[in-house]
Amino acid sequence: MPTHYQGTEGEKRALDAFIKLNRSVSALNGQLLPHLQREFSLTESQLGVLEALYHLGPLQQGQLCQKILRSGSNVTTVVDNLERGGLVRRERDATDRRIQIVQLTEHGRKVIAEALPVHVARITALLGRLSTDEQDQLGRLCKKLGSAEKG
Amino acid sequence: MPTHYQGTEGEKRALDAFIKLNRSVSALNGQLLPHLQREFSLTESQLGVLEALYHLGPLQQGQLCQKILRSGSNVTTVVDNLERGGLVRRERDATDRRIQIVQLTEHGRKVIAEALPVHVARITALLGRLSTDEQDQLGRLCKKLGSAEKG
DNA sequence: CGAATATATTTCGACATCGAAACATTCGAC
DNA sequence: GTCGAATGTTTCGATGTCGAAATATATTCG
Repeated sequence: MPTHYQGTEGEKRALDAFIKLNRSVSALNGQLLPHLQREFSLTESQLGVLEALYHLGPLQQGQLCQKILRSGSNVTTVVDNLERGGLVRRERDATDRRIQIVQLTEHGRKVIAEALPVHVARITALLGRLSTDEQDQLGRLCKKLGSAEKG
Repeated sequence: MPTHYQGTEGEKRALDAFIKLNRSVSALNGQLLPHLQREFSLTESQLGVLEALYHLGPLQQGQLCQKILRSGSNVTTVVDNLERGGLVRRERDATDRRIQIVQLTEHGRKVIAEALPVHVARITALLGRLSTDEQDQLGRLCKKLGSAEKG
């Protein structure tokens, strides 16, 4: 997978790492998400929302935005779809009626409780291509890289 | 950014690396793609297509699928949009009329020739948070991780 | 040749995603 | 208390993304 880009050494090195980083994520998701869809009819975003609610309890939509790192309009859409499927419920905050509080339904709780261990086991299996040291190393590098100070 | 997941040590380690990997890609793209959109009116996929055509010359849509790692129906959509914007042109292969050959227009060539160096410079700047050794290390780990043998 | 099969692309329906604009509600200043 | 700014959410329009089904063309084999 050559880079094709004629640039400085520094650019070639950075671009090479960047491409491999992106491809690794694509490859992992390509092996995870179809399972999630077929077995639990869940998308990645839906899993993210359910997981946040499962571990943190009812949340405002704005809080969900921060948790899953998506825009407000996107959270509206994802929660719409989850609500239609009966996995979550929306409720207006009594004291501040601008706020929508989202919480799991019983069905939603059952689904995420069942899906999560399976999903995590699959992730663990895929990450098993790296040694434990390498996994730690990768986490460290990604964390350093992702700490956005604005560019 | 705690993991919240109660699992084995191996699961916690894998999940932690996985989450940081995903977030780093989100963070980088979050700093790259808005620029690309504002300055050149290009999406990530459009850039991928234009770059492939720029470096490899005219390609069949099926070949584009492999280059940008997306489904056939997606490539149809992305090429539709590029064609509508006058950046690429489609042409039926003369000997096998099932095949669509996609190539840059003069305008498309100008746009990608201008956008690519700017984009690469930005990537290089962002990757500069890591030393050159760390960039190589990251590339190596991601490559190993992404080498999908089917899961 | 002609039918079955294979290959390349498009269409369709669903979901994700963003930013901008609209809307609803609350808060702050006067 | 009311009006304007701030905050939380939704709507809208555009693009991306997938898989399944449809379509178009080519190939193979009897």
